[in-house]
Amino acid sequence: MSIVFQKKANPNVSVDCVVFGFDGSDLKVLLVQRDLRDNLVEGDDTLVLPGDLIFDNEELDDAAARVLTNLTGLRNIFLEQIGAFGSPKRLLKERDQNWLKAIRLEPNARVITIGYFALVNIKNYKIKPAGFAKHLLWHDYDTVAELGFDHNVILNGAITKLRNKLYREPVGFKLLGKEFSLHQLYTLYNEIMGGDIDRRNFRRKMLKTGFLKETENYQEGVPHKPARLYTFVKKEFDNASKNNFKFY
Amino acid sequence: MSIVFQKKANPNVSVDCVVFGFDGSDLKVLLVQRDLRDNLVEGDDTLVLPGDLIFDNEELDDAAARVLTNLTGLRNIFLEQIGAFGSPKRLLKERDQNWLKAIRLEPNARVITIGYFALVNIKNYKIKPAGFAKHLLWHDYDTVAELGFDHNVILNGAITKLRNKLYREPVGFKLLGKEFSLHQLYTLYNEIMGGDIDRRNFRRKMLKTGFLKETENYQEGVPHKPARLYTFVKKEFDNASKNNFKFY
DNA sequence: TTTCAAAGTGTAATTTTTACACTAAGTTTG
DNA sequence: CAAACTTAGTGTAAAAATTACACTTTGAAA
Repeated sequence: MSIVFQKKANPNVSVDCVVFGFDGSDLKVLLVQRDLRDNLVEGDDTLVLPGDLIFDNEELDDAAARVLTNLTGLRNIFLEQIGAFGSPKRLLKERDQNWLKAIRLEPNARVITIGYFALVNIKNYKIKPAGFAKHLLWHDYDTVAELGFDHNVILNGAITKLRNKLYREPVGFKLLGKEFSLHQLYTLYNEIMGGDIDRRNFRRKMLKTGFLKETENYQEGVPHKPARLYTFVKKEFDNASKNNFKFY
Repeated sequence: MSIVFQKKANPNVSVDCVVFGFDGSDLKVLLVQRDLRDNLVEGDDTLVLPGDLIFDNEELDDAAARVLTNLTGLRNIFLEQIGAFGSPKRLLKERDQNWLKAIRLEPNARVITIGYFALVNIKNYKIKPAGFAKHLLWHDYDTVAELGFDHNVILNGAITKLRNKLYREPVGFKLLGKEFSLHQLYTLYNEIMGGDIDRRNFRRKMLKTGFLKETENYQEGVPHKPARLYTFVKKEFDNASKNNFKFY
């Protein structure tokens, strides 16, 4: 091993959030135009994930939560780290370089970002927009095109993590309202898992878990037989998870 | 939302590696004394994970690989990111503060570290020690006590990741030699999964996967019936993984 | 040649998964 | 107001996977 002088890096660190929502039939992801996200940047309509540089003395998780609260006004959103994305090449696209200048980082500054993913109920979000939330858009996950920075990479990391998680834990409920029909839950699982799940078997399996408690309420305003609504009972899951339950 | 001036952080970034090994009966993890790891630091025998600050213009994965190559002389080691650990409180212990001074970072410098986990075959490691490898020790995973920095947290992240991964992919083979007995594989799974797996069922399940190819070789030097040795056939796994195979 | 230690082998009961089609209920339309 | 439409809701049988469980084989060592 030869000892070579190499400068140690002293990078900036940001967080970027992949916020998933579900509108009843499609999986959505929250995107923002870069010039609306970073208000020093003008005339750059590239779509990016919501994010920001972290503050001094701020926990990484808190930085992600701050970004989300500023966006949606919601607090206590489900939020989990995906990992660090720190390639020195991640800001080499011309538009990204312009962004670097605009936010007044040194020309060759290195920015390492920590990716997070969040699950929110679109309806809750609609009720309480806040801050620069008006600039946000729910984009169909399936049709997301090229994003700024390396945000497509982060998005891929997020969907993988979401699928793995959904397989093990009932996080899907976080994307739905407090009460939901089994059909909504089924559609959600099918959409996220990219799957082809049998409707009857899904219903039986979910009900057997005991996580679902039926309410006395039914769908309203639908032009057909209304479905019974259920709620998620966390306590039951906490017991069952010891039993190593596996979802689809 | 009020706009408040808050200084953006400009932290240093390091990588730390949780290197797992398996000696045939116990899961091991590679640790090093801090004063031997960071050669500017004197008289600090706190145990830490091997790690280093990243270089300018170096990929995060490459930084982790560099640390491992310097340690073991091995290249192309299986290595996967665990995530970022960036609490502002992670260096507050007195010994950690002394470390900050010793490596000449500013007193309140913030260091964010990216955790990695690696799986190596202990025997390969023994064959080719290199660099400062002589300072390393294989510590029993089960009996690791308090480490420096937040390295216990990183270690917990690593074992969780390893278990999840082992459940889905045949990474266990990376901890064994090229040829291994079913008993070795069994012991490994039992140890990592903290499990209580039925020996006969394990054998049947593993053989049925088709990932294992029997060789004409047998254990040598054991005072009992020698076991047949097997190798791992990656091609078979790549097919089977489409079939959503699940390990223990 | 006996003893010891781990290798190697099979089966039956239970549980889980899968595939698959009709009836019920409420709304809309003619 | 009856027919048509749409989604809700239900059961069963076959196949596959999982679990629990005990004895024989083989080679080395005593």
